[in-house]
Amino acid sequence: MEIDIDIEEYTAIFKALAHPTRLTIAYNLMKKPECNVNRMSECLNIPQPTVSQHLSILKNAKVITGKRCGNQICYKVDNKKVISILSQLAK
Amino acid sequence: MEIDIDIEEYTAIFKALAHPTRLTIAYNLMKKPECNVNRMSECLNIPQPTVSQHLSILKNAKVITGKRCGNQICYKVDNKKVISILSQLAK
DNA sequence: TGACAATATTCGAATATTGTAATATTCTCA
DNA sequence: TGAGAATATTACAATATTCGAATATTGTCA
Repeated sequence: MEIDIDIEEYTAIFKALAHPTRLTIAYNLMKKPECNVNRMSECLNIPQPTVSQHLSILKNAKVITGKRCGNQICYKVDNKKVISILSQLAK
Repeated sequence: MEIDIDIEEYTAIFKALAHPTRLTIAYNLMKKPECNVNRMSECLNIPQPTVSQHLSILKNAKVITGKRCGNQICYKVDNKKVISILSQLAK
């Protein structure tokens, strides 16, 4: 019964995605990359610090990355494995 | 920014899979269905009651189902969405 | 029926996660 | 430089999860 995937790696990914707010953020970022924090906060109607905390969890799990674009920080899903998982969901 | 997937449904799935033991069980069951509890307990070297608890969580999340086969209960992954997610992992 | 094998449930302590509020940091640009 | 916008961090109470131990339940078959 050999296992051919990295269980710890995927456990971390699933854990990061196992929250409605974070899954929504990640899924939306996959479909439409480059979104800043305030915009997410407004769209989701969730306080900005709470959004930042969830983004931090997603970043630590290597699900997303952020880069500064002038005034703000633009996030996107930057993980092939995550993209292939999220892409499955709408099928 | 319309969302076209059922966030709650997938959150429940990811939450169920977001544990090393449960992910291992689900992944193995997908690759080789029909495994009973004691066998899992032995293969994983995890106490039987603990395995049962994890199976219960996977069942509640509709990830697996179990049916009695004579003396024992055989579990398998019985959820198309979960199968399509788990199938991605080895790619 | 009764013994045994297989599986499930309950409980409690330890740990982790969550949301909110308050505050801090970082960057831009006038 | 300094004000303001954007983002991040901290602290804490409430809630949820985890594991192990003890025990209970369920089904089979002699």
